[in-house]
Amino acid sequence: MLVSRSDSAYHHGSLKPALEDAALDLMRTTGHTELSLREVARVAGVSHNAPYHHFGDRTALLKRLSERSMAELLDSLTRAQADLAPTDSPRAHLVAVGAAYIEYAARYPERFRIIYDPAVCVPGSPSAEMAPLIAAVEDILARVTSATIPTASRETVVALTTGVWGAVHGLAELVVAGHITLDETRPALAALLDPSADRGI
Amino acid sequence: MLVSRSDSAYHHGSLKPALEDAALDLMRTTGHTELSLREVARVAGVSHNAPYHHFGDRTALLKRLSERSMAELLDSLTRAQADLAPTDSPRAHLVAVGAAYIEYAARYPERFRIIYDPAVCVPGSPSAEMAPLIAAVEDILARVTSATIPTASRETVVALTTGVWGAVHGLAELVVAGHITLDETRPALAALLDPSADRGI
DNA sequence: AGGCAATGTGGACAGTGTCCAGATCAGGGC
DNA sequence: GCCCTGATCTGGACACTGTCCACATTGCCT
Repeated sequence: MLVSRSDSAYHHGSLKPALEDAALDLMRTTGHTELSLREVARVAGVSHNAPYHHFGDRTALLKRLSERSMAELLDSLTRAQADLAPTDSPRAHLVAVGAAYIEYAARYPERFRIIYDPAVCVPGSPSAEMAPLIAAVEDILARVTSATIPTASRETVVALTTGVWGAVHGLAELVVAGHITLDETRPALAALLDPSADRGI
Repeated sequence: MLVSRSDSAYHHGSLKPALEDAALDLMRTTGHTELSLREVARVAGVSHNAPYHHFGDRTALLKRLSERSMAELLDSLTRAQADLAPTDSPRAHLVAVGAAYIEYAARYPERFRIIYDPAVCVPGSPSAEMAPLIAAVEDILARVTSATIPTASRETVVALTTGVWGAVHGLAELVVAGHITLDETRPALAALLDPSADRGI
């Protein structure tokens, strides 16, 4: 059987996801940096060496958690976009996706932080599972950004897409780090993205 | 004597800064997360317990490194602003300060990362040395931002200041994480901050 | 039914942060 | 000048960690 737990306690049956879940749970209070493989095993009710048969390494577990988190973030963005009607303004789509990005970080700070930890995932050579997720997130941001500037040059679209990613990412990081609150990010994002705002020139 | 090393090897004379320097040096290759107190002591040529007489804790060392790094970042911003003539446009000042923020992160990724590690510095209750540094950075950003929108409302100034901080911070983080290059941040920042850019509306 | 690969166990080792007792030194009060 | 108090440094110890090893148990395929 593939999923169900065996009667004998010796073989867990589905240890790998159980370990991941235990790790995600522990991370909520410890952060991925202090996450201990042995404690994960303890929570999962298994010996301290069992994880090594599913993840060759502590870093391999962290990489997997990072991929799962990135998939969640991507899902949040796509659902935020899907929740809006096509008749809504392109700017509303952009703001909604950006807000979803920030809200995911605020809701799951440790998961958000592990996604972008250079010690876990090196974007220069991302894992086979991570690469398409990164590309998908960039794609969503590029789509909602370019829709707000239909007449702009290609260079401007690329530059603004990077800028939008940086803006929402930075606001998210500042919230996670505790420097600003989630409530402050809404007007900040609006002020940045709305060129019709009063900027004096 | 206050600074010079004693002849007797027993008392170092100025171990505290020596430990900090050794730690900063080690961090360049390991990152602050993997930084080992014992290795710091080894590099400083001292027993594994000597650091405890200058930093009560491993976290205390990291906090100190975080403060030193924040002071460096602040210095980079003020020098970037001072290098420009008062006759330069407010927008040039804003872009210069933002670029300096990102360039510091690109040059010293580990130092930049330790500044904003919530496990090291909790902005809710920052240390007595950290608090004024944070305030000073925010103040610089607020000044260069508000100068670009002299007729804007107070709320808009506050919102855009937060947005600018988020934008430069996010671009810096994306560079440090390896998702974008330093060269991509320039046009991204310009596209975000320049309302006269072609945005189609 | 038998054997093999997957999955689990306990033991061992080096490395780490931290506490403790004792050694060494510097400087101030007699 | 001398001693003594406090600051600084040392080595030893403990619990914990990641990782490797040999061995036990089990499910599955032939």
